[in-house]
Amino acid sequence: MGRGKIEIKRIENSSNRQVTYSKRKNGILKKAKEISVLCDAQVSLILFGASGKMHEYISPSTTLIDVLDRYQRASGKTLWDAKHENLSNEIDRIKKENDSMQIELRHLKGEDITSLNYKELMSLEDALENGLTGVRDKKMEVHRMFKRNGKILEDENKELNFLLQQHLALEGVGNMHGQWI
Amino acid sequence: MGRGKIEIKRIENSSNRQVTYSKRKNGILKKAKEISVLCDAQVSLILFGASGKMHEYISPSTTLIDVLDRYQRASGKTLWDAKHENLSNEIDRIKKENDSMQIELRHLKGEDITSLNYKELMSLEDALENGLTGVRDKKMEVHRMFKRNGKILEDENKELNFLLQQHLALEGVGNMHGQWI
DNA sequence: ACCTATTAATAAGT
DNA sequence: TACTTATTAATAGGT
Repeated sequence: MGRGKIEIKRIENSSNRQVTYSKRKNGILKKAKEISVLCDAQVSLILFGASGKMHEYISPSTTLIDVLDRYQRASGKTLWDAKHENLSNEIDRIKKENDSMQIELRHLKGEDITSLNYKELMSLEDALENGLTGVRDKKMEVHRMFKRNGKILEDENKELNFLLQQHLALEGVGNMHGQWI
Repeated sequence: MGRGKIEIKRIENSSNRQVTYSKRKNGILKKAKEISVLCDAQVSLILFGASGKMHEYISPSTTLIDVLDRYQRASGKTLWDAKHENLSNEIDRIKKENDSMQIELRHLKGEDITSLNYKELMSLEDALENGLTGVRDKKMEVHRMFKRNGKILEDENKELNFLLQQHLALEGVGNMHGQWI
């Protein structure tokens, strides 16, 4: 229904897609209102465009929560519990990750290593030596940088002092009271 | 769009209402599919007719839960109860803990230390030295234990050999063919 | 369910 | 983004 027929497939041109979204969004929201009014239907419509902007229509005299409750009863799917389970699973997963990092950290600090065997102790030692090498290299680098910066500041200082002395000597000619301002 | 124009108000004749619901339900579901395909939109449409029958459309490659999550973030309304919020908060908390451990681990391995200042590098070095000391002590301890165990085994071995020789000597009296069984 | 005159939606252009 | 309009799509009312 337009100047030409279009295929129902993703519109590649993004600005056309945006324009079409905007028009059809209005259209479908209108349809949602109409069916809910004409036919006494309970409707929930939520739209997210590619740009991320949200639009919604919920029939008057109801709420999204009511619709979702009814949805759960009608479909047998559980939204809240499923959500709950997902979160719990994620917590479990992250906690495990946490625990293993905790252990690794303690080992690197030389704690709780009684249970380790000789081979594990050796690789731990290697890791610590590598870390130590890296840190010491970095420390030296920082130290060298400090020294170099210090040297530069020192040189600047000398230069400034020299210029100041020159200046003072020249000013001194015109001011015998020892006051400079 | 039909043989006559209609007002958008509740259709009083219930069988007409039912027929119109059925037709428009198909129409709006089609529109929902179309906008999601044409415009890459994330769509959730749930319909309950006056008869109570449910129909739904959720964009492919998403779930109602995803849509509702996004809805909550976009609208600021909270659909899940406090329990879920608690779980979410816990996840955030643990993730933060995770991140800081991750960073500490990387530092101890000598990684990502460019941003550290001299003081931090020093304390990192101390931590690594402590860890290394602990690990080396433990390694030595394990090594000593191995040696001691080895000594014990060696002694046991000598003892057993001695007993075996004795035994052989005695058995040898009754068996001149050099076969022991 | 199907038919089809009629209205509504909208694609492309401005 | 808003307006225009030719064209397609949806559908109201009838069978």
